[in-house]
Amino acid sequence: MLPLDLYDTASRDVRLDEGALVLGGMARSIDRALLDALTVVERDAPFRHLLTPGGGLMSVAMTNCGAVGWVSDRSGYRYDPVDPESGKRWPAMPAVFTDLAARAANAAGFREFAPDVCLINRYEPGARLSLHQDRDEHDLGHPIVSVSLGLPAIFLWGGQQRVDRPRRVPLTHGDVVVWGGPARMTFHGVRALAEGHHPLTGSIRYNLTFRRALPRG
DNA sequence: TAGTCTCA
DNA sequence: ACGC
Repeated sequence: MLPLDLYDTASRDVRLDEGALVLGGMARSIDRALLDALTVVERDAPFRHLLTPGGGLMSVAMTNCGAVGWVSDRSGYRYDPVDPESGKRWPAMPAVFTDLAARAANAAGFREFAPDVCLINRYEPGARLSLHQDRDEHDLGHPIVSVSLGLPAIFLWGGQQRVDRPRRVPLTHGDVVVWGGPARMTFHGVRALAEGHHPLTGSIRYNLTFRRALPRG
């Protein structure tokens, strides 16, 4: 793995807000390793469409790896150490995932980020995620690291209140977004994925979302 | 309010 | 807006 200081932030990084940064193309050099690891996770914990508390079916298909996994059903959102679909623990987080998340957080100024969950979202054309906050984690002091792979998407970067008009941020293969501190509770989402083809993923966009959900110890 | 549906 |  590359030393922290070898990552060249001069490329096309964008600061969205204080505590929120797009690291342009940071994951690109290890894209195949990430996708290979994803294939291994997917074998034990297949993608599935979750139900929201409101009763709607999410258009994005999800799976997890790590000590816990983010799940949603009619009773609400939660982090569960067990995959409800299989009754078994989620697959372990691949080292290439953990390393990238820590490097990205570091590059954005958040030291010693040790994620215990990676929520993996699979977008097919038309799939979207409406504006929401990540608020199910025990300690909101830890940042969020979000990695884009495959087809491009429009990321919606809102404000601290739902009514704040979101900015449209184009994200492409290999981009990494990190937010924390004052930006930790920012409303965000993803616009409906456009049709397209990517050499490594075909008609799919994957998003890896790293979080620390559980208290330390 | 991690959903859909309607109306200007 | 709606209603879960």
